[in-house]
Amino acid sequence: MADLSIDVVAKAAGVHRSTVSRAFSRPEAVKSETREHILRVAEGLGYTMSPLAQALRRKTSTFIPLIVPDITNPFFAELAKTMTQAADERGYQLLLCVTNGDAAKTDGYFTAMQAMYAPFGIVAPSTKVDTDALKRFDFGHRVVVIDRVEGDSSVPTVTVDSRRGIVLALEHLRSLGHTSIGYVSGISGTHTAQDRMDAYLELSAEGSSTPLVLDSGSDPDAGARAAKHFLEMDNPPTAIIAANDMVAFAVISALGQSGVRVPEDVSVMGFDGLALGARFNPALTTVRQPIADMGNIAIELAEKQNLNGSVDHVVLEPELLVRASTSGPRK
Amino acid sequence: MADLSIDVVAKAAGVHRSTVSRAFSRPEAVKSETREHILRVAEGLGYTMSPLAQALRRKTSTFIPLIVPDITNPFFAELAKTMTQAADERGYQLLLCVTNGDAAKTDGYFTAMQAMYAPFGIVAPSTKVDTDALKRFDFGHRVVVIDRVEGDSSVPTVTVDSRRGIVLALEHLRSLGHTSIGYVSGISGTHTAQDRMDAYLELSAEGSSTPLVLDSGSDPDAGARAAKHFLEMDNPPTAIIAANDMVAFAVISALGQSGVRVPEDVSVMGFDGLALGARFNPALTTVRQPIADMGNIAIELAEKQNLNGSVDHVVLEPELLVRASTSGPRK
DNA sequence: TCGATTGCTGAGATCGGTTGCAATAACAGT
DNA sequence: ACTGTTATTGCAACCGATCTCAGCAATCGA
Repeated sequence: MADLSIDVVAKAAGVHRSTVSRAFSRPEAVKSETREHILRVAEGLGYTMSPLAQALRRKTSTFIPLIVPDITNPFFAELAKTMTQAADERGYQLLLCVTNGDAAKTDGYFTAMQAMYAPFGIVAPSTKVDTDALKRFDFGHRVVVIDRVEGDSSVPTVTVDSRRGIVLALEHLRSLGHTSIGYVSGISGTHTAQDRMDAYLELSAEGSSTPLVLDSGSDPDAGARAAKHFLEMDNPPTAIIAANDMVAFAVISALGQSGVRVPEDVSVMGFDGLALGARFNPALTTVRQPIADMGNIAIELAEKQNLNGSVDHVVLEPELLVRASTSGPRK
Repeated sequence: MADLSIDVVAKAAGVHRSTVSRAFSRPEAVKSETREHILRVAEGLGYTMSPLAQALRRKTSTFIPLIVPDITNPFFAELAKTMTQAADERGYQLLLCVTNGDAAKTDGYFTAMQAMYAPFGIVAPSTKVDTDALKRFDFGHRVVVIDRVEGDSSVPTVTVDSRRGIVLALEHLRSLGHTSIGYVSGISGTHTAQDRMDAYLELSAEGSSTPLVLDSGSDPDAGARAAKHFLEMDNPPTAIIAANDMVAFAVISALGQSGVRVPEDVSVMGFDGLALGARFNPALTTVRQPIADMGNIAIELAEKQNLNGSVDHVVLEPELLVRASTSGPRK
């Protein structure tokens, strides 16, 4: 049971270790009876190849790092979940790396990923991706980013159409009769967040209602501040769009603390479509991002790029998810 | 920039590769000037040692797997977060492995961890830990479990005193004037969950109130079912203890959907102390588990065991966290 | 001054695989 | 029967470190 090396198997099967190696990694290169015999012997011994040794020699591994800023944020958690699945369906092993927003740590993961011969990596940023940081590593082009990347289309990306999402949210609220719709940005820093905000500003103006940003901070307290701001207004909006579900939760919670009811007193929408939203009080109306698809596509893009060098930028469609946190405005 | 091996550095520094190796791994074994020179050269070249090669040769690595059933569950997410921190403070690299409750996958991670020469691993189970499964691997004793392990004290564990937690919850509710207190088990399967339930049953009876289990399922819908059950009762309890925060969320959400207010109509408590609870509506009163401590201690235990073979079982104290979801019973 | 320590560095085997190349076997065509 | 392929397998170098053993110089005690 201890110390199963390829040589042990080779001896047991009466062949050379290179044959054993081939039996596993290049099955067509070894006579089928031999191969089956070897596999049987290996099986009997409970042998598995050392991914370490393999990676070392091949100079490529199946470890693929997923770099996220904060696993505590359900968006990234859900992403991680679906990507783990997607990864090992394709024979990869996902290495979840959390940076806690520490750029230095991101760098560390990059070098680690290089050292581990990762074929590529996936980055879900919390801050605008620094192109130079990516370039600094010679695998710079083997990273897929789940966000836009400013002024550089050489790295593949997969994103959700932020503007479209905001359109959906606005349409929903307007169809409910809302004309005064506020926005709270909450987490900022990514291009995606920026895009949502910009879309809100622009579309809001087009819709002839004046944009009203309740808070544009990027810390966990943004929701509370937005609520405070809301309460102090003479003429508060009848609906609020939050930049993401977590912020929406915080807003609703803070509002509730002051006796403001959702959706009776004010409608609140999120953006993300977290599973958690269905279990919030009230269940959150939101714009759903196809998180599972994002994971799958990210891996596909990476593979494709590895294969033929193509760099794609996939933009996914968001979807409206109406639950209980929105209703017609109070008369 | 490409292909930095130890030999390259050695040549550049004009020494043998074994000296370079020592300069990094056993600094005291090389003359300080030589060492500094080597380090400087390495630095200049941007060289880092290959963790793969190191692990292969040393037969021990710094990869430490944290095996969790579901990263989407904030409890595990928070655990993962603090453990990542704890891990790399000590020079380890945490490998987050999610099983999605698939036992086969757990086995897979075990063999992987063996193959990667992980010095030890941490398991946060979703089901009662199968001692045999642990034993099947010869590193069975180098796993720390974040749950009790039935009938086998040979594997180190770190847990929170479930009974004490339930006592805190019960005391809190009783001091508020509640006499009829229900329980919803929600996620079951772990010994910890079992312990909480048992404690509730026992202590509830002692307190002369009849135990009232609203639901004992283990799926995500337990909360909804419990709420339904609650609504159908002629004489519903005035307070509910949920086995964990997530279930509490679900209960409150489902209750809210039917117009039942928390805490006005019924008080609800959780168990976990998730950060999320503070942003729930209403902010959740709960029994806090010292998640960060659990992470740190788990690693400490593992290291200690690796060192001197000691097997410890640490039981941590939970703490009452009063927020807004509990109040006196409705008259 | 000389043998014995001690300190530092180099050689080379080794960890567990992979892979280009050579060798042998098997098979086909003539 | 003989030569040219083609299918299989063995050989041995190599991936990037670690580590034991040896060699050599400097230091020490007598």
